[in-house]
Amino acid sequence: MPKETFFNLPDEKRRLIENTAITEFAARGFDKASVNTIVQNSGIAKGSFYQYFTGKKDLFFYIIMEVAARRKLQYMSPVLKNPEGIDFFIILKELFISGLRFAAEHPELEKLGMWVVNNTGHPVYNELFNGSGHLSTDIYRQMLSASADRGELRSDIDIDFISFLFPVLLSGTMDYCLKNSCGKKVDGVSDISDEIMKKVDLMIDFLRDGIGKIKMA
Amino acid sequence: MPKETFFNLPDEKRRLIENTAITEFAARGFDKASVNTIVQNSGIAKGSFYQYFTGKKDLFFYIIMEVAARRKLQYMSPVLKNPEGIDFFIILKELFISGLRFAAEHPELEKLGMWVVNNTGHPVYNELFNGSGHLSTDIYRQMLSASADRGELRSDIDIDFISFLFPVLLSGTMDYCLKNSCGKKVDGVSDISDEIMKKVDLMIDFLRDGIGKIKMA
DNA sequence: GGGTCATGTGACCATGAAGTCATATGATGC
DNA sequence: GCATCATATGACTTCATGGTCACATGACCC
Repeated sequence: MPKETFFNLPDEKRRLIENTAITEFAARGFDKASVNTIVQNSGIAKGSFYQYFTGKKDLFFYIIMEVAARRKLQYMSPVLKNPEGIDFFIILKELFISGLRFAAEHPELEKLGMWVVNNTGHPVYNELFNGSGHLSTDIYRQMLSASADRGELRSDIDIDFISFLFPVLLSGTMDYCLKNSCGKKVDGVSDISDEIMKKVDLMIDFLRDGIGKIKMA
Repeated sequence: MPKETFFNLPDEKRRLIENTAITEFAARGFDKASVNTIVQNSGIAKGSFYQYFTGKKDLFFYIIMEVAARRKLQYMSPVLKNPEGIDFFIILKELFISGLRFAAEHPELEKLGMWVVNNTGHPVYNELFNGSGHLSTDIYRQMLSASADRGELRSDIDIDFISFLFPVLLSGTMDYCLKNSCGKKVDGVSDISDEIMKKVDLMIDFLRDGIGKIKMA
């Protein structure tokens, strides 16, 4: 956690530091991110940095846990906050769209998140999610189990295996959409284009016909 | 390319350097891999290293292009070398199994490969595959097109999108299998266990029912 | 004005990186 | 025995890093 001096800073300065840090961490990952660069681009002295944070890791954790999480929460649709009893594929679609919206509006935070999930095994990752293991997989497993209980899924699917595959598939599709720049910004607020909605439906279709009940021909 | 002095080295010494490099690059990636460490663990002097290679990148490229590719080729089943006219899902299964066999027997080379695909955008990646873009996606696109022409697939799938998803799915399943240590070694030669074959079939099923023709109920 | 104390500062330090170079070694030809 | 020349060596340079510290600044109180 940052020291009190950091939170005493005027909002503008604090946010400048946060944003500079996000840019740097997103661009270069934790290891290669340079405190010197952050310090320079924030217009603060090196010494000040260590008045605010105990070190690079301190800042990184703060950015990930506080800033990123806080901003991402705003993108959760209501259906995600109360997912009980709602069709699995609808939840999935919402999950996906909110993810894409977030990625389109905060590409740097998205990149940061990608760094984290791509660096399981990094000492910093283990310290971040101390012992909590694979959090996202657990969520999917629960969702899948509930859905299976409601009879929405084929009876023979391997929940453990499929729940592992889920985040992989989601982030893959996300990549595809971002690389083809399906999300565009209008008036500073990102808009989910028709094109991107088509991709999402496509992917859900792909999934459903894969693990949903067998359909009539 | 390494200099001639390197190829003049006795086989044993040359291989020691190669293996040491593979270990180091696999463990720490390109940037964090240390020439000093490689040099120490190979038992050669720093100066000798620069007699053999023009620099760290030179060695890395050599390892990726020559050593890794050469060793991986041995794992390609015959069906992969002449894939024309063979059922798409059979090819896919072969592709997958050979990948798993390779990963089980050469975990370090596998890790190295993973580093490469996870570091698209790294200067070194772009230099490696200079302008050639996404090679694997292209292969899948061809396979999918051919299969679609043969009528093995649903008519409404988005080939571009699905071919992008393929390597993602494959490597995801690979991860799952490796994390659950489905591949075990017997007498130094790895064996594809029944358990792992079940996972492979599961995944192919998942795919086929997703993008294959609609089945009767 | 003077004292106090949180905050700001950048030269500085230790470390480890990639890469260099003057020198040493040893095999070969004569 | 000696000269030559490819190869081997590790102390060295240069550079960037994360982190420290003695000192400067300035707001506030008496």
